[in-house]
Amino acid sequence: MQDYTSSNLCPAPLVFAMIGGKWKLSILQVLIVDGTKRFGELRKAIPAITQTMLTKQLRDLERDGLVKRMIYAEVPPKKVEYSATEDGVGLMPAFKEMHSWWETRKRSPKAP
Amino acid sequence: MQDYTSSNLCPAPLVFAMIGGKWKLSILQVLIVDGTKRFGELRKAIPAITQTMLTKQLRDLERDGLVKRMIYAEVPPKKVEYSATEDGVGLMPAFKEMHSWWETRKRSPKAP
DNA sequence: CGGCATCCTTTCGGATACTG
DNA sequence: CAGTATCCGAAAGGATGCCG
Repeated sequence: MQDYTSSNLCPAPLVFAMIGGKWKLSILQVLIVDGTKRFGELRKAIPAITQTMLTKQLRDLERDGLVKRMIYAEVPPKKVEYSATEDGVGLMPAFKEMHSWWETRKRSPKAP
Repeated sequence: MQDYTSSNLCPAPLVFAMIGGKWKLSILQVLIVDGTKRFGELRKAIPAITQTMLTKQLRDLERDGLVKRMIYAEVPPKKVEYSATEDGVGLMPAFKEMHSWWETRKRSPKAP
Protein backbone atom coordinates (compact mmCIF):
# COMPACT_ATOMS: atom_id res chain seq x y z
CA MET A 1 0.00 0.00 0.00
CA GLN A 2 1.22 3.39 -0.87
CA ASP A 3 0.49 6.72 0.66
CA TYR A 4 -2.54 8.26 -0.85
CA THR A 5 -1.26 11.79 -0.89
CA SER A 6 0.34 13.40 -3.86
CA SER A 7 2.99 14.80 -1.61
CA ASN A 8 4.49 12.76 1.12
CA LEU A 9 2.63 14.28 3.99
CA CYS A 10 -1.04 14.12 4.67
CA PRO A 11 -2.67 17.41 5.47
CA ALA A 12 -5.09 15.80 7.90
CA PRO A 13 -3.14 17.09 10.88
CA LEU A 14 -3.42 20.58 9.45
CA VAL A 15 -7.11 20.13 8.99
CA PHE A 16 -7.37 18.95 12.54
CA ALA A 17 -5.45 21.93 13.77
CA MET A 18 -7.91 24.11 11.93
CA ILE A 19 -11.15 22.57 13.12
CA GLY A 20 -10.00 20.58 16.09
CA GLY A 21 -11.20 22.99 18.72
CA LYS A 22 -13.72 21.70 21.17
CA TRP A 23 -16.64 23.52 19.57
CA LYS A 24 -15.48 24.36 16.08
CA LEU A 25 -17.10 21.39 14.43
CA SER A 26 -20.40 22.00 16.14
CA ILE A 27 -20.35 25.61 15.10
CA LEU A 28 -19.41 24.80 11.55
CA GLN A 29 -22.06 22.18 11.23
CA VAL A 30 -24.77 24.42 12.56
CA LEU A 31 -23.77 27.06 10.06
CA ILE A 32 -23.55 24.59 7.23
CA VAL A 33 -26.89 23.02 7.96
CA ASP A 34 -28.85 26.05 9.02
CA GLY A 35 -27.11 28.68 6.97
CA THR A 36 -26.63 32.14 8.38
CA LYS A 37 -27.03 32.57 12.10
CA ARG A 38 -26.71 35.40 14.54
CA PHE A 39 -24.41 35.21 17.48
CA GLY A 40 -27.25 34.68 19.90
CA GLU A 41 -28.77 32.03 17.72
CA LEU A 42 -25.54 30.12 17.72
CA ARG A 43 -25.52 30.24 21.49
CA LYS A 44 -28.98 28.78 21.58
CA ALA A 45 -28.04 26.15 19.04
CA ILE A 46 -25.10 25.07 21.17
CA PRO A 47 -26.31 25.65 24.69
CA ALA A 48 -23.29 24.25 26.47
CA ILE A 49 -20.89 26.78 25.03
CA THR A 50 -20.14 30.05 26.78
CA GLN A 51 -20.07 33.34 24.97
CA THR A 52 -16.37 33.67 25.55
CA MET A 53 -15.68 30.34 23.97
CA LEU A 54 -18.08 30.96 21.13
CA THR A 55 -16.35 34.20 20.32
CA LYS A 56 -12.92 32.66 20.46
CA GLN A 57 -13.76 29.73 18.27
CA LEU A 58 -15.60 31.92 15.80
CA ARG A 59 -12.55 34.14 15.54
CA ASP A 60 -10.39 31.16 14.77
CA LEU A 61 -12.77 29.87 12.15
CA GLU A 62 -13.00 33.30 10.63
CA ARG A 63 -9.23 33.69 10.52
CA ASP A 64 -8.96 30.36 8.75
CA GLY A 65 -11.57 31.32 6.21
CA LEU A 66 -14.12 28.72 7.18
CA VAL A 67 -16.66 31.17 8.49
CA LYS A 68 -17.48 34.69 7.54
CA ARG A 69 -18.86 37.43 9.70
CA MET A 70 -21.17 40.23 8.68
CA ILE A 71 -21.75 43.14 10.98
CA TYR A 72 -24.90 45.19 10.72
CA ALA A 73 -24.32 48.29 12.77
CA GLU A 74 -27.95 48.89 13.32
CA VAL A 75 -29.12 51.20 15.99
CA PRO A 76 -27.71 50.63 19.42
CA PRO A 77 -27.68 46.86 19.59
CA LYS A 78 -25.52 45.77 16.73
CA LYS A 79 -26.34 42.66 14.80
CA VAL A 80 -23.75 40.15 13.72
CA GLU A 81 -24.37 37.25 11.42
CA TYR A 82 -22.17 34.29 10.76
CA SER A 83 -22.20 31.86 7.92
CA ALA A 84 -20.00 29.14 6.55
CA THR A 85 -17.80 30.05 3.61
CA GLU A 86 -17.50 27.88 0.55
CA ASP A 87 -14.37 26.44 2.03
CA GLY A 88 -16.28 25.62 5.16
CA VAL A 89 -19.10 23.97 3.32
CA GLY A 90 -16.53 22.01 1.36
CA LEU A 91 -15.73 20.03 4.46
CA MET A 92 -19.08 18.31 4.31
CA PRO A 93 -17.87 15.24 2.40
CA ALA A 94 -15.22 14.68 5.03
CA PHE A 95 -17.84 14.94 7.76
CA LYS A 96 -20.03 12.52 5.89
CA GLU A 97 -17.21 10.05 5.70
CA MET A 98 -16.67 10.34 9.41
CA HIS A 99 -20.35 9.88 9.95
CA SER A 100 -20.58 6.67 7.99
CA TRP A 101 -17.41 5.42 9.62
CA TRP A 102 -19.04 6.02 12.96
CA GLU A 103 -22.20 4.24 11.97
CA THR A 104 -20.37 1.25 10.59
CA ARG A 105 -18.36 1.07 13.73
CA LYS A 106 -21.38 1.12 15.99
CA ARG A 107 -22.75 -1.92 14.25
CA SER A 108 -19.62 -3.96 14.58
CA PRO A 109 -19.42 -5.90 17.86
CA LYS A 110 -16.28 -4.66 19.48
CA ALA A 111 -14.78 -6.39 22.42
CA PRO A 112 -14.39 -4.03 25.37
CA MET B 1 -15.23 16.12 26.20
CA GLN B 2 -18.05 13.83 25.35
CA ASP B 3 -21.59 14.92 25.99
CA TYR B 4 -22.81 16.42 22.71
CA THR B 5 -26.40 15.75 23.60
CA SER B 6 -27.46 16.94 20.20
CA SER B 7 -27.88 13.50 18.77
CA ASN B 8 -29.11 14.93 15.52
CA LEU B 9 -25.69 16.21 14.59
CA CYS B 10 -22.75 14.41 13.09
CA PRO B 11 -20.46 12.38 15.30
CA ALA B 12 -17.48 14.14 13.77
CA PRO B 13 -16.67 15.81 17.08
CA LEU B 14 -16.43 12.40 18.65
CA VAL B 15 -14.17 11.25 15.90
CA PHE B 16 -11.99 14.25 16.48
CA ALA B 17 -11.88 13.56 20.17
CA MET B 18 -10.73 10.09 19.33
CA ILE B 19 -7.93 10.89 16.92
CA GLY B 20 -7.28 14.51 17.71
CA GLY B 21 -4.19 13.98 19.79
CA LYS B 22 -1.04 15.64 18.61
CA TRP B 23 0.51 12.45 17.25
CA LYS B 24 -2.40 10.09 16.82
CA LEU B 25 -2.92 10.80 13.16
CA SER B 26 0.74 10.35 12.39
CA ILE B 27 0.82 7.07 14.25
CA LEU B 28 -2.35 5.82 12.64
CA GLN B 29 -1.22 6.71 9.19
CA VAL B 30 2.14 5.07 9.60
CA LEU B 31 0.41 1.91 10.74
CA ILE B 32 -2.14 2.09 7.96
CA VAL B 33 0.41 2.65 5.24
CA ASP B 34 3.22 0.47 6.49
CA GLY B 35 1.23 -2.19 8.27
CA THR B 36 2.57 -3.71 11.45
CA LYS B 37 5.36 -1.91 13.24
CA ARG B 38 7.32 -2.41 16.38
CA PHE B 39 7.51 0.21 19.05
CA GLY B 40 11.03 1.19 18.11
CA GLU B 41 10.13 1.36 14.45
CA LEU B 42 7.34 3.75 15.20
CA ARG B 43 9.80 5.94 17.05
CA LYS B 44 12.04 5.98 14.04
CA ALA B 45 9.12 6.69 11.76
CA ILE B 46 8.10 9.67 13.88
CA PRO B 47 11.40 10.99 15.15
CA ALA B 48 10.00 14.01 16.95
CA ILE B 49 7.90 12.01 19.35
CA THR B 50 9.21 10.90 22.71
CA GLN B 51 8.72 7.40 24.05
CA THR B 52 6.42 8.67 26.76
CA MET B 53 4.16 10.34 24.28
CA LEU B 54 4.27 7.46 21.88
CA THR B 55 3.20 5.11 24.63
CA LYS B 56 0.41 7.39 25.77
CA GLN B 57 -1.02 7.96 22.37
CA LEU B 58 -0.78 4.31 21.50
CA ARG B 59 -2.67 3.46 24.66
CA ASP B 60 -5.42 5.85 23.70
CA LEU B 61 -5.65 4.49 20.20
CA GLU B 62 -5.68 0.99 21.57
CA ARG B 63 -8.42 1.78 24.07
CA ASP B 64 -10.52 3.23 21.27
CA GLY B 65 -10.00 0.18 19.13
CA LEU B 66 -8.11 1.89 16.35
CA VAL B 67 -4.85 0.11 16.96
CA LYS B 68 -4.07 -3.30 18.28
CA ARG B 69 -1.07 -4.43 20.19
CA MET B 70 0.60 -7.83 20.10
CA ILE B 71 3.16 -8.77 22.68
CA TYR B 72 5.76 -11.38 21.96
CA ALA B 73 7.35 -12.26 25.26
CA GLU B 74 10.49 -13.49 23.69
CA VAL B 75 13.57 -13.96 25.73
CA PRO B 76 14.65 -10.99 27.74
CA PRO B 77 13.90 -8.11 25.42
CA LYS B 78 10.24 -8.39 24.71
CA LYS B 79 8.88 -7.50 21.33
CA VAL B 80 5.72 -5.54 20.80
CA GLU B 81 4.04 -4.97 17.51
CA TYR B 82 1.35 -2.51 16.66
CA SER B 83 -1.01 -2.44 13.76
CA ALA B 84 -4.12 -0.59 12.73
CA THR B 85 -7.39 -2.38 13.31
CA GLU B 86 -10.09 -2.59 10.68
CA ASP B 87 -11.75 0.31 12.39
CA GLY B 88 -8.58 2.28 12.13
CA VAL B 89 -8.07 1.50 8.46
CA GLY B 90 -11.68 2.46 7.90
CA LEU B 91 -10.81 6.06 8.54
CA MET B 92 -8.91 6.24 5.28
CA PRO B 93 -11.81 7.60 3.22
CA ALA B 94 -12.26 10.40 5.69
CA PHE B 95 -8.59 11.25 5.48
CA LYS B 96 -8.81 11.17 1.71
CA GLU B 97 -11.68 13.61 1.80
CA MET B 98 -9.69 15.93 3.98
CA HIS B 99 -6.81 15.63 1.61
CA SER B 100 -8.80 16.59 -1.44
CA TRP B 101 -10.43 19.39 0.49
CA TRP B 102 -7.01 20.70 1.31
CA GLU B 103 -5.85 20.46 -2.28
CA THR B 104 -8.92 22.18 -3.65
CA ARG B 105 -8.52 24.89 -1.11
CA LYS B 106 -4.93 25.55 -2.05
CA ARG B 107 -5.92 26.05 -5.65
CA SER B 108 -8.86 28.31 -5.03
CA PRO B 109 -8.03 32.01 -5.15
CA LYS B 110 -9.27 33.13 -1.81
CA ALA B 111 -9.77 36.76 -1.12
CA PRO B 112 -7.68 37.73 1.88
C1' DC C 1 -26.48 42.36 21.32
C1' DG C 2 -21.90 41.09 20.79
C1' DG C 3 -17.51 40.84 22.47
C1' DC C 4 -13.06 42.01 24.64
C1' DA C 5 -10.13 41.60 28.99
C1' DT C 6 -8.98 39.24 32.96
C1' DC C 7 -8.22 35.54 35.79
C1' DC C 8 -8.69 30.67 37.06
C1' DT C 9 -8.92 25.57 36.18
C1' DT C 10 -8.14 21.59 33.49
C1' DT C 11 -6.01 19.11 30.12
C1' DC C 12 -2.23 18.03 27.24
C1' DG C 13 2.49 17.56 25.83
C1' DG C 14 6.88 16.44 27.20
C1' DA C 15 11.57 15.76 29.90
C1' DT C 16 13.72 12.64 33.00
C1' DA C 17 14.59 8.64 35.46
C1' DC C 18 13.71 3.94 36.77
C1' DT C 19 12.02 -1.19 35.78
C1' DG C 20 11.02 -6.16 33.93
C1' DC D 1 13.18 -3.31 24.06
C1' DA D 2 9.37 -1.45 25.71
C1' DG D 3 7.48 0.23 28.95
C1' DT D 4 5.67 2.88 33.81
C1' DA D 5 6.09 6.73 37.21
C1' DT D 6 6.77 11.60 38.27
C1' DC D 7 6.96 16.04 37.70
C1' DC D 8 6.50 20.32 35.14
C1' DG D 9 5.32 23.93 31.80
C1' DA D 10 2.32 25.25 28.15
C1' DA D 11 -1.98 25.54 26.15
C1' DA D 12 -6.79 24.98 25.88
C1' DG D 13 -11.07 25.62 28.04
C1' DG D 14 -14.05 28.30 30.89
C1' DA D 15 -16.30 31.83 34.46
C1' DT D 16 -16.97 36.68 35.33
C1' DG D 17 -17.31 41.49 34.56
C1' DC D 18 -17.07 45.77 31.85
C1' DC D 19 -17.91 48.13 27.39
C1' DG D 20 -19.75 50.16 22.73
